[in-house]
Amino acid sequence: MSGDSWGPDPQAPGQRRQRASTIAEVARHASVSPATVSRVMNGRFVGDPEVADRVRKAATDLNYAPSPVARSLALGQTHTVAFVVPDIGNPTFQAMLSNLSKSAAADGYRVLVADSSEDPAEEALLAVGTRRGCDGLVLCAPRMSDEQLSLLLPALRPVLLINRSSPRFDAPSISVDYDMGIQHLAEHLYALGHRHFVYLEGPEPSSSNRSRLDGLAAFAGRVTDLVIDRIPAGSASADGYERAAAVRQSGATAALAYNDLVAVGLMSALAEQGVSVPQDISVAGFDDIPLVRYVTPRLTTVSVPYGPLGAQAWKGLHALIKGEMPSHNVVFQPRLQPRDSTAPARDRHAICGP
Amino acid sequence: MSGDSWGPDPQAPGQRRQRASTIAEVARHASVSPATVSRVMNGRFVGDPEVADRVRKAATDLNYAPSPVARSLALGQTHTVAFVVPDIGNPTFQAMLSNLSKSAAADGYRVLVADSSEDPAEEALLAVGTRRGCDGLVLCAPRMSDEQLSLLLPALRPVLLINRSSPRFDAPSISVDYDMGIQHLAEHLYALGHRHFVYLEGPEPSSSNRSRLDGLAAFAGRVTDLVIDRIPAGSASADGYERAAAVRQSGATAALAYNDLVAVGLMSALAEQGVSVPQDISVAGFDDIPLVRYVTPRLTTVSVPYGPLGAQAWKGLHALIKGEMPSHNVVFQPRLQPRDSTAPARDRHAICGP
DNA sequence: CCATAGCGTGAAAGCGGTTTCTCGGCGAGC
DNA sequence: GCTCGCCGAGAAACCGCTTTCACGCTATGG
Repeated sequence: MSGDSWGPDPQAPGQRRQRASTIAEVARHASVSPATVSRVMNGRFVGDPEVADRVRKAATDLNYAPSPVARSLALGQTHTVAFVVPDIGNPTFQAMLSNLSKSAAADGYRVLVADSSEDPAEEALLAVGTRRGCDGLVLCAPRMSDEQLSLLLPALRPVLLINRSSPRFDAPSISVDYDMGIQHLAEHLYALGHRHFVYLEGPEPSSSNRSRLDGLAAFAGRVTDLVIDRIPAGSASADGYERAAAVRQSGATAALAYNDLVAVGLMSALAEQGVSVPQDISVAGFDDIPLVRYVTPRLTTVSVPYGPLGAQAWKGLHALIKGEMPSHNVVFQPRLQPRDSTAPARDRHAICGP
Repeated sequence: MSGDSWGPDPQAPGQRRQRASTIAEVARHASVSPATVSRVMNGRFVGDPEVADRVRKAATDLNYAPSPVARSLALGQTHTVAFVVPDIGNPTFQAMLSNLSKSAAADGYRVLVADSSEDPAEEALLAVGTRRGCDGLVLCAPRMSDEQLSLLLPALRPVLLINRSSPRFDAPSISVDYDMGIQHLAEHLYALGHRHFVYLEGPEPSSSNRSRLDGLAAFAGRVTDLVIDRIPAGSASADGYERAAAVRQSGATAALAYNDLVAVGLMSALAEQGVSVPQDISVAGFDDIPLVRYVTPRLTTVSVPYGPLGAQAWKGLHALIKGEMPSHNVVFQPRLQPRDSTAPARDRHAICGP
């Protein structure tokens, strides 16, 4: 039997990590004080360049890198922010996260993700729990009540809100004007001659669903000959898929889905049932996620710039962290993206012209 | 002029955060030592229950919560892990991230995301940079050379590799058997009578693209009458969209795309050009992302369990962190998901039967 | 030639916890 | 009744780095 191996190698198969060297070791190695090492490492060193070189050499020799945790404690900042969302699985958050993370990285910050699993109670706990241990929060909490959010904010600062802009809130926000967005869409369908819409609602308590309803109501108020049905649905493709029968029964000539996922699900079921889009019925989505310009028929939707929104979120939060004035609220305007899933309404009553 | 307000309110509009109370304050408040407070907060306290109560009361009175950073320094662990990926924008990583994050949260860990922007050089830097300041890494670095990865590994431990299983690597890995996956798909198409495939390649240097090529080669070796063309493409829908002409020119009766995104892009262009799927040509994807069961025609693909993979990644990394034996490598087997975008080949040479 | 300003560097005090070690006080055993 | 041991709680060291403050040294001005 060779060597001292017995059962699990005491130096557990490659999983033992050599302890990182400390600033004190570097200092000793370079015959200077830890203070000097610190200064050199942070570029605050003024003085004999020979000393600086010695320190740098010692540092590379010992493979030294300052402990971020220790720095955080001493500096009082972690260079980390958290992104709190109801569901990371949602493509819209992913687009935001992607850009948020890249923008933050460009400024030397890292981002922590926290998923509240769509649970309003969890949202609050998670937010305050996550807040400790990072320098700021990008908070997307669509389910939380205004009341509770107001109470929570002071403990969360610096914090930037997503889609919760209200004068009541003492924090900057970035939001999407869903209300106007869906009005553009309604306008588009109305102009195509549609007079009977059906709206597939999103998650009941979500603020972005309410905005869409508000927009629809506003539009309905501006015209006299429009009826809008509502079908409770959800935010996933399956929700749209399962509502196909209800949509057909509604007799509407145009279906507006809460989002693209739901729209695609609906179109899928309609296709299976031999209903053709847009000839028999027009379908529209919301968000303009990357894939929907490639589905057949190409989906008419409302484009929401989630990527830029994520980048802007970082800009705002970064400013806040640097102690600058809270940035002004910004509202992103969605843009109508007409494609092939919407078409002029067939007039059900005037089959053969005047 | 009332008060001392001048210009910007010194207590900047709600952005000033009251300093959190420290353990020392709680100790003073409860007339005990910091040590005792620490013990009470961590449940290690044995002794007069009246003292414990006093401490707890003081803690809630002062709204005390221990500083995670200070704890991290003292304890030597951060309860944070990082997920390093080439592109968070990719739906497959998002599915993993979502489950990874939830699993980790269940064990009291948080996850940090780091996006290397598909840059191999960046991958290395980012990995070691991110590694400091957290307790472990889930690393997905498909572009990095075996050589470099080997060298990097010791500095990264504990680390769990995604899709980089090799005996050379001294770290556990979780991977997807893309090789077998695409063989199942090839088998399926071959059984449908297809004898001429075209494969839309993914990113050149990526290991998962190589695995698919290997699988294709292996399958081609098992039959004699199969020809497989290759078209360099990429991993985005646009890549598939733009290769439609090339696909048609190839004369192949079945197209295998690197992933679902590419497949959907391809189908979109084909539809626009009046080529019908699957009648004129069969198209297959890879990954089975949520949306593709809803596109028309429903996409035949290979289902990869990215969600469970993320959860498993946490299990493995957690074990490593707890100092347990490196878990065995695990390989997830993709499953063929036949849908409507593939159909029997039209025999180009035998128009009217035997 | 001496007082003084200025410069380079080190000693030490935090940052906010955890943990070991120590010590005083009390009950039990002889 | 005195010692031994145990138990409850505090003092202090420590985690690794930053930063203020102080100190000794050299150049300058009167």
